Amino acid sequence: MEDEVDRLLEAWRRERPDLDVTPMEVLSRVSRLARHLDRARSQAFETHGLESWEFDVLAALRRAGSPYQLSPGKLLKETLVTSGTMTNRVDRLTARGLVERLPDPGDRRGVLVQLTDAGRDAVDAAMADLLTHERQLLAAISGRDQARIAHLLRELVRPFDLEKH
Amino acid sequence: MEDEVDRLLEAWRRERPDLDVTPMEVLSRVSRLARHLDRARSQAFETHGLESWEFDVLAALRRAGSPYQLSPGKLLKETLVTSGTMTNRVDRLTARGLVERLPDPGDRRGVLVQLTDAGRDAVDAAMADLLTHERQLLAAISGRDQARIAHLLRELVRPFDLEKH
DNA sequence: AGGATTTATCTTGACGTCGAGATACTTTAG
DNA sequence: CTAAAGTATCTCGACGTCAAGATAAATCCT
Repeated sequence: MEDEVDRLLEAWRRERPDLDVTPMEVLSRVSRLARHLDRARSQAFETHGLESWEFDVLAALRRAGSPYQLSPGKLLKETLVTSGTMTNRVDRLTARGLVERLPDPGDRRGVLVQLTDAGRDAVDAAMADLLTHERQLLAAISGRDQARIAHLLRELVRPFDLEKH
Repeated sequence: MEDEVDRLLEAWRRERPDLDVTPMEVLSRVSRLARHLDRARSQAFETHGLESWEFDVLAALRRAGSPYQLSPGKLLKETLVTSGTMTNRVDRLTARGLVERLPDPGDRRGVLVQLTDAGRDAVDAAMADLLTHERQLLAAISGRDQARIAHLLRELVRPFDLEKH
């Protein structure tokens, strides 16, 4: 059965028969699937009144474990955004009562961002919902194939993980 | 060998042992790989003085085949952006001399965006370079595995392709 | 200890995108 | 033939991000 990428590549092969476009069989599908996943994620979070970027921050704090505190610096490493963006995000999450800023007791330059009870409840509910939706998306392929694809994707991602010391 | 996603999931399993996070073994890696690919793409295009969004528009026109014309409406369906964004993109590409706007002979509401010779040269060179880089990224897995992963990704993307009429 | 460097966070301005609305033209229905 | 509905594109204001720079505090080195 055909998909959009098959049509895309058919057009390229017609227009540029000199090029070997097979790499796009994999990588265009990765990009497109990721775009669709973003939309699906946004929808799943809408139910819980969360934006994707809000979930990203709250989830990083939730994963850190009790007492759910991280510095803005750690948060921006986890979420791959810049410092200006993180300041802005923490501002807005604070305004919504989902996190609070505490002075870092050990470093007066520093700040700790901590999940509030409301923040923890929100991220826990959203996470459960997200996984339910993701499970449905993956139902298109068998559990064995899911394990295979996970393994191959790990190989493809590894070089990038290594880059950042 | 471990990757960032393994560490991520380990944290979630510690904090939320009640949740089955295996869907993220696949889908988190898809999202992360897509993010890395975006960066790699930007770098590949930098050599040719193109931004990613510029390539997206030029490539859609190039794929359409001679005379390399598409309406803004078709372009925004191809590139998945909104109409305001496409107007802005075409404005800037016109200013750079990579495309030009022509009146649609068959519909006086309409406009046709056409690749200039410079635009065609730019997109052809960038495309060749992009594929070279992508081939290197995929060298981490065998050709047989590339075909396998392409097939599985097609299965995962299909439901989304069907959505839009 | 004292000065230089590094680290942590915040501030600011530019940029690209979105989405709602405006405008102009075309198609359909009566 | 005209009015209403539909379609194609552009305009504009709000938003989130980035990147460079500013500020403040900690650490390193002699």
